[in-house]
Amino acid sequence: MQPDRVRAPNIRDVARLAGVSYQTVSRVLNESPSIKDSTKQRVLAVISEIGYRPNQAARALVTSKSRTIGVLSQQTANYGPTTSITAIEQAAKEAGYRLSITNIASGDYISIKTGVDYLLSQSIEALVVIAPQVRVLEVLAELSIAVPFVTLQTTDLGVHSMSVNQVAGARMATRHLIELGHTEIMHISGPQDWIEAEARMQGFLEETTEAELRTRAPILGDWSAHFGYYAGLELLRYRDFTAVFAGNDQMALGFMHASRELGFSIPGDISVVGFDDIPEAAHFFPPLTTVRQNFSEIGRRAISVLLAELRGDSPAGHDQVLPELIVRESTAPPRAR
Amino acid sequence: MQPDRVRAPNIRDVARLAGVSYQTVSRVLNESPSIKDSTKQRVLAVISEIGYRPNQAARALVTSKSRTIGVLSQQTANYGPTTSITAIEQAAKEAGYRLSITNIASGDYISIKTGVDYLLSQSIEALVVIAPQVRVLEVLAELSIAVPFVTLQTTDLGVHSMSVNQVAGARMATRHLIELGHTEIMHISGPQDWIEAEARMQGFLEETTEAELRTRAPILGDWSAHFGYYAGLELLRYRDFTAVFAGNDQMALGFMHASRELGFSIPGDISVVGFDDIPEAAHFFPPLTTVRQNFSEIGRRAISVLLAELRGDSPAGHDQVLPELIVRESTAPPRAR
DNA sequence: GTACGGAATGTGACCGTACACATCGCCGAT
DNA sequence: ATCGGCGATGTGTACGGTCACATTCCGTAC
Repeated sequence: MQPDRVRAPNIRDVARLAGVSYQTVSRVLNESPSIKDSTKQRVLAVISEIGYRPNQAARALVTSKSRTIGVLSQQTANYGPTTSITAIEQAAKEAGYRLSITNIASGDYISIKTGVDYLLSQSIEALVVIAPQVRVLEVLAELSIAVPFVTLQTTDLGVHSMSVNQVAGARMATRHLIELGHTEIMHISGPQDWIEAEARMQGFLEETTEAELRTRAPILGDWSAHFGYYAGLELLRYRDFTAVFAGNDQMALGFMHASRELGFSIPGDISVVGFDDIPEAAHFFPPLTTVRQNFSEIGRRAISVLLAELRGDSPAGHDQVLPELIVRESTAPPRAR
Repeated sequence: MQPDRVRAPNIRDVARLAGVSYQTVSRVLNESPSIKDSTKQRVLAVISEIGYRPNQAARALVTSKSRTIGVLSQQTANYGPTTSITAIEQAAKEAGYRLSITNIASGDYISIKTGVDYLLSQSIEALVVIAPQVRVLEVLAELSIAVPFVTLQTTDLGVHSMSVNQVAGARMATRHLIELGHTEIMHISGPQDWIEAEARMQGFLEETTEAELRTRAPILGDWSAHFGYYAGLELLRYRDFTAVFAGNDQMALGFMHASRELGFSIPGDISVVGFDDIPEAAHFFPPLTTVRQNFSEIGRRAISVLLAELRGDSPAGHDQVLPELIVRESTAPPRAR
């Protein structure tokens, strides 16, 4: 009954078969310079022959390095976070790190704390927080985490953060509408406790204030196309505005849907600007003017900051990527009345 | 210079502070029944006081259980895989497992093998393959993996697989068009080496053949809205069809964009059906008739199969979820000529 | 008063690797 | 001929847990 549960080959098995000591095998694995080439080849031959794989757990135990970067995210299913995560994974893998991703459903204290605890218990070496929610940052500050971490999609904080300058993006979008001649601009915002939503709203307000336009209270949505649709149906009953700046492309899409249904043309009656530039936005009806964010770039930079810190260099705090206004056909000057 | 690199507390530190042996602490951690309640409370108090976390690497080493499920995926940024992964993560976490996700960029042999090797070297206990590509399955079969695994979005194979019945979905979509009276139906397929694309194409061909319609060669796209758009521009130069069945919602969107640009109305001139029912599809112009797949359900079932297998039960092979046809406004009977 | 048994707790070994520190063999300089 | 020095390789130990087994404690039955 011995050969029942076959143990995976370990480093000593390799050593025995190659006729060397286990330490020599270890040196081959870690690419130590002082190994005779013939020995190295022999060891490598045995390794591939018996299909030996170093046990990561044992390695992690002795080095106390897990070579894992934790990712705490929320709303992972969205285009932005997903794109960033993909880039992060790529960059991490290239540097020999793997990712441990945990996705929190809601932004309440317990969820966040549980998520962070969970990641920390996997002895992650660094942490990336795709923290759209304000509260996540508070919890993070409170937990006083021992590993280097970087937050994405954050405007500022006393730690490393990496983001698209949302305020600037929102200002671009708003200014574009103002320059077209719009004076009554509605803003459909994301949920109030989302940092991005707040920043975009701030950019909108700054720009409208600077242009001395009447300040209108933005309405608070949930990022979904459905919300945009229902908000549109509601708002268009009064239609005391000629342009809409939506907090993201999905809400813009929903809004445009509602407009069509009520017989308003875009951009004839109402101009619409979105945010994100999801790949579909160019094919909406009409193609959507929006603000492009380079989510991949954000992800890559986050990892490069973390890697630098793990190596010992500790570069500057906040880094921002500038978004870009993409003008398409959903915006035009207001119709002369 | 000792207190420089502070070691994380270990199980013996806890034991010392609680005045018990390390084994007692271990029992508390593993919820062994034979622990006096007062002792247990004392140990737990120390644990939370000094912020002790069990070292997963050490635990994994001795139990040779990593409590990790590997996920091999491709094109992670898409709506479908992402949704499934989110559900998988949730289900796995509830069962005390974590995920190790690796994303392969392309479907060539090397990429796949590297990806699998990478996961296997992390001593995963099970593997979920979100394997849209045909070749992935071949590689998988060849590697003769030692851990239980399940493939998603696969039509069949001699192993566990879990999928939406793509063929049935494609037939539903096609039948819907036929029942409306269309006889000239174009299919814009996904890339040929994608299992899903193949299955949808097969469903399309089966249904058209059964209805004794003229067989038209589908055109092969890349799933993107951009492709749908350019394909539309090209196809509409001839316009020898009255309906289009697109392999996914994005391509349908792009196609509709091209139609509008060329002055064709949908569904007046051409009916369009998509596949997936992404959340935005209901707000396209016009709202898109499509086939809804329950990606979350697929993910959950995959995990439940794997967990059953890890427990020792080994249930049946292939499990399928039926998709659902969602009729919206992009389809109508062909215009009488 | 002693023997017995189960509940509660302690002890030793081991998992697979990396690191620090020997050890070995060989060549060239003295 | 001896020795230093260096390249190549081997030996002991630690990492932080779990498991099998041993031990202690205490109440109860005879």
